Amino acid sequence: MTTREIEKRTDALLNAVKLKRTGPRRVVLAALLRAAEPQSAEQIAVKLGTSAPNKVTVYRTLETFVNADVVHKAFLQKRTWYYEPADKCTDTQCHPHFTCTHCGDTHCLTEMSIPLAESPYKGFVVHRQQVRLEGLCPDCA
Amino acid sequence: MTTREIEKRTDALLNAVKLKRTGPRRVVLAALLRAAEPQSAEQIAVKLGTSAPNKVTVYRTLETFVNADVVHKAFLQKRTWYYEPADKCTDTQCHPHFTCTHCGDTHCLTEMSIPLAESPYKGFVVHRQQVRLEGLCPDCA
DNA sequence: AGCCAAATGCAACTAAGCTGCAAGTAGTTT
DNA sequence: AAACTACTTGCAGCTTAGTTGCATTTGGCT
Repeated sequence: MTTREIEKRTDALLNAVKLKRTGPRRVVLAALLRAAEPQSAEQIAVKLGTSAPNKVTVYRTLETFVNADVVHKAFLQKRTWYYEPADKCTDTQCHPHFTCTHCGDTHCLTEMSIPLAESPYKGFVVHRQQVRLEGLCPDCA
Repeated sequence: MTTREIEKRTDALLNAVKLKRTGPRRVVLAALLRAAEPQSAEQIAVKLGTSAPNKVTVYRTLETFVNADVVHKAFLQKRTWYYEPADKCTDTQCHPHFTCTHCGDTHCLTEMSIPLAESPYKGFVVHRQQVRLEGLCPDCA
């Protein structure tokens, strides 16, 4: 996607969920759309450099996006959250994430789908399922 | 299990992995064996009350147990780790964990097994898989 | 242009866990 | 049994990721 396309998509998404199109929201959302993998608040701030909003604003912006369902919390790694655009997920599950035990990197396996598990437990109502895989990535294998 | 049985099992486990049988290790491991659900360092300390070791010792003890493969990190919730005895897991996966979106509690679904996924990606070698389910628990449904 | 609820920035705070180092102790050696 | 020593523990203080309170600014509306 070109910069221009990202900008259009950013504004369209913000409009769709009725959020004010402010500077911080545009740049944070654009950063997530540009990234191939889920990003942490810290990574987003670094990538934005001098045009990054205050870190508190980044945290609050991401939280707002999650509540509006434009962005998902993809996974928690080393006590920090990684976020990704919500369009990469279905209602009942996000694609699996793969973490390499050697280099520590995590990748999205968007092509992979795992059937929603049937719980053998009475009374538990399953709404969503999250799968994480661990092993060696192509670079480390 | 009776208190006496827990004590025997605790010492047997420490012996098996060649760790010194110290006071803190005995009480922390016993607390994990007694619990029905994974426990955080904080929860263990609270349960042990005045006989709890220093909190740094609890953290280091849990880390030691994980390295020795006596205990596993079951899941990360709200930025804190929950631990459980390793015997509840197989080589390639832990049982799924279920988190209730209403009350926030997490339960082990030890009766449930999910086949190890086959990755359609060339070059990724999958060693372990982790499944988390979200929904409503019997109390909240 | 003017209004105002919503958004932002700043400073200070919190929770969970980690580090460095001095003191204690389990298991071994003599 | 006493001594030894490498592994453990406790304490104080630090770090990281994220949160809260509050004063200031601004997007979208009139």
